[in-house]
Formats: sequence, structure tokens, C-alpha cells
Amino acid sequence: MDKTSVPVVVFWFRRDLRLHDNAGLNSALKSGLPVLPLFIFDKTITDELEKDDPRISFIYDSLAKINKALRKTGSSLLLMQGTPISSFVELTSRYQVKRVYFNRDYEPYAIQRDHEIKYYLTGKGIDVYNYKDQVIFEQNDVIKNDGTPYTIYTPYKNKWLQKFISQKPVLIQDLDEDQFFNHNEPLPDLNFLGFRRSGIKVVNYNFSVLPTYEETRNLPAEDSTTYLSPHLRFGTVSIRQILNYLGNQYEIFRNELIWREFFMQILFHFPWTVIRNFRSKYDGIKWRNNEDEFSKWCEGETGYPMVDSGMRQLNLTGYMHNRMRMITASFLCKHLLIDWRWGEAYFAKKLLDYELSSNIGNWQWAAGTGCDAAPYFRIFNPLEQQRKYDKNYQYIKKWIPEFGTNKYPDPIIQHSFARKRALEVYKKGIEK
DNA sequence: CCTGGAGTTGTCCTA
DNA sequence: TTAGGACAACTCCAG
Repeated sequence: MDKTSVPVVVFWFRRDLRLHDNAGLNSALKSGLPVLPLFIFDKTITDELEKDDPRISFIYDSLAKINKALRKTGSSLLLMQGTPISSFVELTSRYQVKRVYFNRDYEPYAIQRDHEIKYYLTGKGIDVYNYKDQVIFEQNDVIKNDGTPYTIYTPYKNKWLQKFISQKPVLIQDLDEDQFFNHNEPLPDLNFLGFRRSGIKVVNYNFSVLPTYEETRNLPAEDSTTYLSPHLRFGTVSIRQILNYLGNQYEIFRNELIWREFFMQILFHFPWTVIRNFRSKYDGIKWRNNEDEFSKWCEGETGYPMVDSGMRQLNLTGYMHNRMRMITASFLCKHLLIDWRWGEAYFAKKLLDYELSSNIGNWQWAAGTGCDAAPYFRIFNPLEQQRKYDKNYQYIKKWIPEFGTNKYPDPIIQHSFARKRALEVYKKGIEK
């Protein structure tokens, strides 16, 4: 194919699937050259997923929306498939690419990928520009006075807020629609790309629950969470716009957004925690790792309704209420003594909002191995949690239709026995 | 360098 | 019925 004669700059969409308030895209549009919008279905990632993974469907739908808006400007999205490097080899052979723009991503794989792409492009004389977009504060923006990263949430949050409040209000920029590259690339359909549509759907986020969020956020039956997380994961919303919208209200909810950035900077500074305990002190724990018990946990067949209901919500919808995530995770690590990495991997496969940094951080928290983690002797009692947070069995009955009949299994383990055993195994694991 | 206060989300037992 | 301490001491962080 002949190289088009028009010089272009490329904006590479990754986890920022929106046209509005997109830092890298806005800068590309100001470059003075027409912007070619690009998305790559990265084989290294998608080959590990099921063909009908609901997250692929969501990405595709988000891209289709972007494409529809681009069509009105006389442009369209270029969708490629393969490894990022092979895609850029092809792209630079087809277009006169002058610059490539993208937003920064802090996961170990992404850092490595972006490094390689930048090396390849700059070698061809193409300039690469990247931007902070998915967080308010990244990397070393919020660090201690001695220059090292925080590992405890509360002081991190205090510094985060101090910086956030003292910075100038963020201006949300309008999109310059005349600056897109004029072309007409048809968007291939999902099946053509080798995927199938999933029955599981990402729902829209809902801020109408915020006024009661503080009182009801721990009651899974109330369903009073925002469902914002998958949108933050894939960047269909802008974190700046959300914080602008919140203002000084809804402090408890805002804290959750700060947790997100806390764990992102933990992963950035301590990438090895993806596979290793944050605190090596806990490396000696002898996990039982019983496969039969693990699959019962996965399927929601442990006989503990407060565990099983959460797992079934996850399996059926791709969501799990936050309170249930804590209970199911604690049960796996403490009651069953199964390595947190097994649970982490299962959540990674199933959660629509799966975010490496939060998943690792929170699983290590539940296991007691993480930074700022729950003390190991803090063992959730699923019955106590039910009395506190689902006392009318509303949530349980919603997700376990056979609850209360003889079809529902007996508990696979007795609580007081499991509790004692966990205390012993942990204690032994941390002995010097 | 030293010091003291604090640390997301619990549970169980005893008085 | 309810309040308080034990769980086990440790590390982090600011002054």
C-alpha cells in the first residue's frame, strides 16, 4: 500500500477510551498536524483471555462510540490487532507519522511495552510524547519529605489532599474537532476481530447514591455503590472531572479514589509485589492450597452464604460488592489457607473493574502480607459479617436461590476450627 | 537521631 | 446487654 502523503501525528488510545478531557489527545490536537486516532488489540493480552471476555466487549463498545463521534469530524478510528510493536511497524509503513502521543500507564507490562515502542519510534526519527492522565498524582508526585514513597495510606492521603487542595483548579479542555486526520477506516466488527460478545455487561456509573454512600456503602443488598470502577479502569470517565464534580463533598467516597492512587503508586515503586509478599516476614506461611476447596470457593459452594453469595455475584455479573470482596478474600486466605495469589488470579479473570494495582494491594491487605495490611489475627467471621451487613439475608437470597433448601451445601469447614488453625499457621510462618 | 503516636474495613472472651 | 482488652508487638512517619 502506498504511503499517504499527508504527515500525521498518532494518538494511541489504551486505557483512556474517551474523547473528552483526555490529556494526551488534547496535546496531540494542538500539535498543528492532523491526528490519527489509533487503538491496538494487543495479542499479548487478548490471547490470555476468553473470546467472549466481557471486558473486550466493553472496550469494543467504547471504541465504537469514539468512532461514531469521530465520523462527524470526517475522521475515524484506526483499529489494529497484533503486538504493539508489529502494529507500529505496519502503521509507520502506511502513514507519514511525525509524532506519537499517549497517556502514561504504570503497570510493569505497560512500562516495558511503552519503553520498547518509544525506542523503536525514536530510532525512526519519530518523536514520542506521553502524559499523566489516569490519575491526579503519579509516580513521585506525592512522596515523603525524605523523598521516598509512602507505604501507609493515611499519611499518603494527607499529603495527597494537601497537594490537591493547593493546586490550581483543573481546566477541562474542549475538543478541537477540526484537527483529526481526514480518512475513513471502517471499524471491523467484534467477530471479525476474533471475539464474541459477552452476556455480561458493564453498566453505567451512578452518582445518585452518593448522598447516602457513607451510611449504606457496606450493605451489599442496598446496591448503593457507584459502579464507577470499570469506567475508571478503561478511562471512559476522566478522574479530573469526577473530582471537580465532587468538590469538597462526599469525603468518604473521595477517599476510595485516593486509595486507587495509593495502590497505583505502590505498584509503581514496588513492582515486585505483583508476585511477592510486600512484607517478606510472611514468606514462611505454609499455604494449604487444596485445589478442591479452591474450586468450591470459586463456584460459591463453600456452604458459607456470606462467601458464596459474593462469589456468585462475581461469576454471574463480573461485579462484587466491596464488603463481599473483603469477606471472600479473608475466607480464602485465612479459613482455607490458600495463597492470596490464587484468589488474586481468579478476581483478575472475572472482575470487570480488574485493576492490577488495586487487586494486588487489596489481596495482600486481606492476606495480611501487604503494606498497611490488616493484622494477621484479624480474621473475618462470615456469620458475624452476615449479622452486621446482611441481617435480613436479602443479598444472600438474591444470589443463592437455593439458600435454605437441602440443595445448599453444608459448610466445608467449621469457623472456630479454621480460625484457630489460621492463627497457628500464620504464627508459625512468621517465626524467625 | 530520637521519640511518641498512630495505623480502612475484626472477633472473641470476660467481667 | 455491653464495654474493654487481647490478639502481638511492629513499622512508619512527622516533629
